[in-house]
Amino acid sequence: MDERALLLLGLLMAQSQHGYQINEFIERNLSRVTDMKKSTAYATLDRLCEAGFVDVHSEQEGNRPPRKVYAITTTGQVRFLELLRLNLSQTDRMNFASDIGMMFLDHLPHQESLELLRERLGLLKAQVDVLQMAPQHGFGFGVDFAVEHHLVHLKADYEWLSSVIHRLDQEVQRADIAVDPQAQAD
Amino acid sequence: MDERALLLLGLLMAQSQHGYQINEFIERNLSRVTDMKKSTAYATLDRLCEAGFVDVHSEQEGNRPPRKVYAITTTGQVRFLELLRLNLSQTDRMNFASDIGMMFLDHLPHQESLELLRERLGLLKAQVDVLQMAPQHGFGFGVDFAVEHHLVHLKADYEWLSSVIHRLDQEVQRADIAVDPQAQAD
DNA sequence: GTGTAAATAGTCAAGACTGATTATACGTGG
DNA sequence: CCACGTATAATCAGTCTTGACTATTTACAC
Repeated sequence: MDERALLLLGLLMAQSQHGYQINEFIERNLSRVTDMKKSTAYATLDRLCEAGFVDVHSEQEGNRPPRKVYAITTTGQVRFLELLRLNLSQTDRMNFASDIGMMFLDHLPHQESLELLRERLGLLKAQVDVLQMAPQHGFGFGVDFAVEHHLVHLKADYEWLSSVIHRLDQEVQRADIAVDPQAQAD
Repeated sequence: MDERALLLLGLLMAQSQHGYQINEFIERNLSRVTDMKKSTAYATLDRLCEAGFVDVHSEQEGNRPPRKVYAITTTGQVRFLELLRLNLSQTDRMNFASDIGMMFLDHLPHQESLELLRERLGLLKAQVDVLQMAPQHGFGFGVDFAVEHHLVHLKADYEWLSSVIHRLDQEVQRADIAVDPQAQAD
């Protein structure tokens, strides 16, 4: 994917780094921004090398195993700006796995669907809370935008799911009343 | 991915179908819910067969090329419910490609960033409009939830991006004033 | 001095996904 | 009757992604 390359080139714009360093940074600081795994990073760096956007050279420090140090090339810097412009001007494709499940809601008893969705709502709430607590670290001001962005979507999702649950709940109650009109009298 | 399997099993729950039929349905009616491509569907169906969740048999109609008809098995139905429960109780992982770009905003002149983001805002608006016009077709009531879900996120994204642009704009103006204090006097 | 946990630095086979391509049948305008 | 577009029905090579695995070094308690 292009955004993988953009991310790696961007990190190398700041300074040349070895693989472990890059992956550490991603794991520690960018887990909210990307889900790229270590092996993917290495593979993508390899591709960027082949394409001439990045240079590699081995370095050895003391007795440590030798490390590959990656540095962005001039062509790489041009490519970086190209990818950045593309990224900024394009919208995200938004596909939610959960929509697939929603399509088949009717295959479960409404009561059970409701329980499952409430479980999901709880998870969502937990995620919102974690993000809201998270300090604005501000490695560069753009990361904070990313966190804010994430939070906006989490909250929107939370609100929407709440409303879905509410509507389903009402439907269940209407159905109960239809089946057992005595319940209405209570 | 699990949601690919869930989708295919779900479609087969309604009726046995041949590959083309399935892919047609997905392309025509579910483009907002999934981005799964034809080849992926065929590959996933193969895997489901190997796992015993789906049966295949060839059928020939007239002179047409023979088609493979896929039918869900009893084990498949169990699996479907399993995947459905999982899907409903889990939250979506939300990673936005555009967050990568946001991180590197500072690598472009603010004016240019703003232009690019405004372009994106326009695309987003167009998507919102299309979805809002879209008729509630109601192949099963869950698809409408999915469309609603999508719309909620698009709108949230639109609002957020507007606010980002607004804040960046103010920053640019402050910077201009700092550079050229005469502008303030106007 | 030694067991062991964590940090360092990656590789690789296997699986998932897609764009491009193949091949036949059908309808229909000229 | 025949050329050509569209519908039908997939396959496959190539790319992307990742989980599992390998190996060494350092730190620190015991």
